[in-house]
Amino acid sequence: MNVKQQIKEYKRELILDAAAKLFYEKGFQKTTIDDIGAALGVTKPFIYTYFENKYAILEQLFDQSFEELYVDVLKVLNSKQGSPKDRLRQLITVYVEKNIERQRFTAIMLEEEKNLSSKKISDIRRKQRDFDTKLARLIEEGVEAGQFRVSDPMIASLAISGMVRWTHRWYSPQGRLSASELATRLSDLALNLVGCAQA
Amino acid sequence: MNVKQQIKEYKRELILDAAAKLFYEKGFQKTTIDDIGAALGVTKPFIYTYFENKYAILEQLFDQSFEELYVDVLKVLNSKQGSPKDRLRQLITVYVEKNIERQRFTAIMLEEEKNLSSKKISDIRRKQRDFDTKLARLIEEGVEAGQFRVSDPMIASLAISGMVRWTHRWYSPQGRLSASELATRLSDLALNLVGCAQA
DNA sequence: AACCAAAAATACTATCCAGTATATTGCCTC
DNA sequence: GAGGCAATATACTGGATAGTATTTTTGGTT
Repeated sequence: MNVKQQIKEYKRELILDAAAKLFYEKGFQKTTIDDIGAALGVTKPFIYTYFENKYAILEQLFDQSFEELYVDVLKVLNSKQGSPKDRLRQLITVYVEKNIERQRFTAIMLEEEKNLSSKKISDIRRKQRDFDTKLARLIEEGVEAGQFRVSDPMIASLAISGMVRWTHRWYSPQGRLSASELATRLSDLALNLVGCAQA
Repeated sequence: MNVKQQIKEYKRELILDAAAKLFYEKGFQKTTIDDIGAALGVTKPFIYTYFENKYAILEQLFDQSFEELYVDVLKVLNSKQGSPKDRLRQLITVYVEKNIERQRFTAIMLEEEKNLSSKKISDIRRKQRDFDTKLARLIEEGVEAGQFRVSDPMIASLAISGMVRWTHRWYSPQGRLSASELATRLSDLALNLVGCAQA
């Protein structure tokens, strides 16, 4: 990629970041393209040279955010190294840390989904289901290995996701726990949840 | 309350229900007052005789939904009858069932909060924190009674709320579990989560 | 059945904003 | 430093919609 392209790409990123900040604060519908421009000290047509329309900004935000939220988590899930217990603990740790690090984006993903095209919505929901199923499969492996004790792995998987993704509603960096401390506590709770005896 | 007032009240309810349906399907900002009117076979000024403006509809929806979601749950939480274990199981059961029964409303509460006035937002968030704290207190009692084994009751409380409230994203009445079956499974998981040895 | 008040409809206004056509700036090349 | 092109701004348009002023309908009362 040459310099010109890189600069273009960088400007796109700046637009996305400014948009994410505003969508998080005011919501997608209440944010105008002029708002995004103003935040960047730039005018509307500037933005329209990088994105076809307002929805394209949100779409790209979803794509990137989903990718970034799950890419490392899925690596853990797809690796076959370590016991189910170790893998679950590591997965939750990464999952929690990503959720917190990208709090603004995970919040947008949960609050603005309705503004996507129905094609995109079903796309996202399918990917989410894939993840839920894979996590359920890991839990099942733990049950088969005698490490976990759960009657319904899919429900346990969904319960764990809820526990982790709910953090965006209440976690504050100014609170008493750092992201990694919280990750440890939620990992412990998740292991409890799947009936895993701990030290 | 005389008949006239009751009829007025009933019409208000019909408006709220129609609005909730549309807000759930299309989102608050994308729903027009004309849409709500059309859904009821009525015109805009009809709605404006019952609500001062569009935001007043959403506000009332939040007030009612919050109340209905938590009223029975808080009864369990405030009663001092039964062991922590029994009370937690009962609480989760009611909490899950309410979440599912009022799925549309709980979804709106999570997705449209930004459209409320900041006064209303802090009001809601305060009430939510009250609930979280009370649930944490119940868990603490369980720890003191030797029934639960949890190092951080507040985090456990938040984890449980996340697990329960996430249901609105994936539960379907057409799925394999009824609301009460799901309530049982999530109660079991919640008891695991707080380290409660089960039969 | 005629009157009147309340309920609801029709018809309108004013504003906001996504998206675009046109103009201007500024940078890169020779 | 002139010419030309790419990047960005100014200025505008059209459509949507919240909210309202005015008119019509309805239904209860005598």
